[in-house]
Amino acid sequence: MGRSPCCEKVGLKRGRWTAEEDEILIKYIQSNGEGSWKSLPKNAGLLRCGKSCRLRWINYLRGDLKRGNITDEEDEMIVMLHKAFGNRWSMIASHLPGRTDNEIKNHWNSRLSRQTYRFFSNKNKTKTSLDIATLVDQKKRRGGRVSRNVAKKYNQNTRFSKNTMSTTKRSTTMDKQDDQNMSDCSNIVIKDTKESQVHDNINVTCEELELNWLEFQDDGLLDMDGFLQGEAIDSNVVSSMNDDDEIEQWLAEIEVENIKKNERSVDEKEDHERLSLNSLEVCYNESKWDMEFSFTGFDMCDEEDNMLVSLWEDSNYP
DNA sequence: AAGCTCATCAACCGCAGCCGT
DNA sequence: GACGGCTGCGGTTGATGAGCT
Repeated sequence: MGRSPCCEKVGLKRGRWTAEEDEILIKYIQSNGEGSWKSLPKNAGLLRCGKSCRLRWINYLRGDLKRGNITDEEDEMIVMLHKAFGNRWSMIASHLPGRTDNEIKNHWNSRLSRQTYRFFSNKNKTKTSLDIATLVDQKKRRGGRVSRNVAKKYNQNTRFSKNTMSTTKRSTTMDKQDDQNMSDCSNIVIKDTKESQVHDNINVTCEELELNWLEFQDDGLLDMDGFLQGEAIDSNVVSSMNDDDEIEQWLAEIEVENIKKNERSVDEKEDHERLSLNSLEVCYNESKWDMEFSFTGFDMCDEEDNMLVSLWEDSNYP
């Protein structure tokens, strides 16, 4: 027995609301107040389902809504609140008077999240500087941009595989077409790890990691803001991260630090506990980029809103 | 000018939580 | 505690228009 529909859909109108419908809804709510959404359409004489009425009212017709573009201040607020709350859009919206969760969600998906899609290129180790300021306002830019659909498509290729941890290796069986697709894409993608699994394997070895394919989870995203708010990134400097030997050494150090920081051995952990990389710090000291991971806590697999930032080589961008 | 791609926004869908019975 | 209805939330889809080739 399937779930019963929220409303009787037969005969109900769908799609865009007309001005007449808006007027009817406004008048009804002004007279009778919000609530009782299920019975509202019938009482008001609207051929809409209750949920549709509620959404229309909350997202569009409510009198206290702020119109117009989201300001820079609101942008900053959203970014900060997203750090704190993740994708809890209603929570974020509650801190932004006149803005709805839907509006903020759309804004985030279409603009703010994209700031981290495009990042830096390093495969060719060419001396190209990337002005981060240009990442902020790309509204007019068309070419070379990664749409959500494209990003989603590529993300499907980058799910966690079982028996790896968050610094899992990229599938070596990925076919060349996928490789090509990915290299045509931006070199950073944010992906939701909700369906992903993070596993117990603390003993990640450098052999298990395909170099230049690194994934950072959750807090990594926060620290990316440091990049975004900073000055231009010289990809020639960043390219030092792609030195295989250096990265191997770097990862080996991570592993050692990881073991040090976690007093208990893997064997002592309960089944439900998971090890996860959840912090990435990036510092720039005069002439060198330093990156530091930390593993804090366990049970990360229970987190619903983990975000993962993936870097890969991009020979075409910028 | 036509066709294509993509960004944006509005709306829909399914699920989970709350609450009353 | 079980059940069902209602509501709210977050993810996703679809329509539309603008920009690009």
